[in-house]
Amino acid sequence: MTPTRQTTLLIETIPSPFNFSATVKSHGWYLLRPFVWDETESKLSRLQQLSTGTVVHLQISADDPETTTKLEVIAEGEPALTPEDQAEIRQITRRMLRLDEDLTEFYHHQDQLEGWRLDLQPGGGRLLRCPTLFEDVIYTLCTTNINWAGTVRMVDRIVGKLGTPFPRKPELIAFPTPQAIAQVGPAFLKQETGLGYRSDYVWELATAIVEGRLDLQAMTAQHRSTEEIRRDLLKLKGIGHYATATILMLLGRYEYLAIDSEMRSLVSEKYFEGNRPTDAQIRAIYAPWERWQYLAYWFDFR
DNA sequence: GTCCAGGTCGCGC
DNA sequence: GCGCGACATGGA
Repeated sequence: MTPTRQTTLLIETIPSPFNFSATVKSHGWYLLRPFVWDETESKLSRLQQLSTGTVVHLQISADDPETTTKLEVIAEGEPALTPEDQAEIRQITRRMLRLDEDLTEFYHHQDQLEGWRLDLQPGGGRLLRCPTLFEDVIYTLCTTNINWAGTVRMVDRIVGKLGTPFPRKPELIAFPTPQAIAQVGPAFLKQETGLGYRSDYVWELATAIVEGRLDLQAMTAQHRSTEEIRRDLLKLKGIGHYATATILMLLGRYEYLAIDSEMRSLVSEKYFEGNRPTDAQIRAIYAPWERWQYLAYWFDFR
């Protein structure tokens, strides 16, 4: 058996200011498997299968969890990591923490709006993402028509039943590939993961990717307009208006609100004296934020 | 047992 | 476009 090899990568090109801890805990994703957050050590870890199939355990930490100027990624895997593996790990880390997203216009927008106080720490506003959009979309599907405990349970089982284990520590499991999900079929998903009627949607998504009918990267490419991407997302089974807006947020496009029961409840209490607002009334509240509406809502209640 | 959860689909209008 | 019932699952 080959020994595991450990590689340490330093990431020094990061936004300023940057808040590692606030970014990780910005929304619920860090509580979903295979993410693990160590609060006392301020360390984010995750088993990850790279595009070559190599499985690595990643541990990300900061020089300072709140006033972060430097990140360290300890990557453990076998066989030893190639330069390409290391480049992919850097890319994954940058995607998860949105290190290449420019929020200066959002911060400026806040300064120019009267009467708004968002709960935004210096370096805040970056919402954690998965290493790949595929995982983000599956997570999102697992938040529809279910409470948070149900989301945690479904993701836990998807990973536990279908993910790729770490050879030396099989209790660590990476998020499954589209192939792994497509292979087992919707009946297995329904029986073993508790996805319920979502099983068909998750299986269809994975199968379309495996068969080359769906290319999430191409579909959401930078040069495409938000409107084009939105129309394509809405065509996916199981992805409606809420999920589309959530996925657009994950892509760094904040002009649509993900209106769900949680938002209705929060907005109702804060702006409508407990009365249920219409969707149009909710949109009107955040309309002044233009292309930053999702972030404005999110940090209106944190 | 009933209701509902950080919704969406397919139908009929 | 809008309103409506159905849809799996598990917890309150």
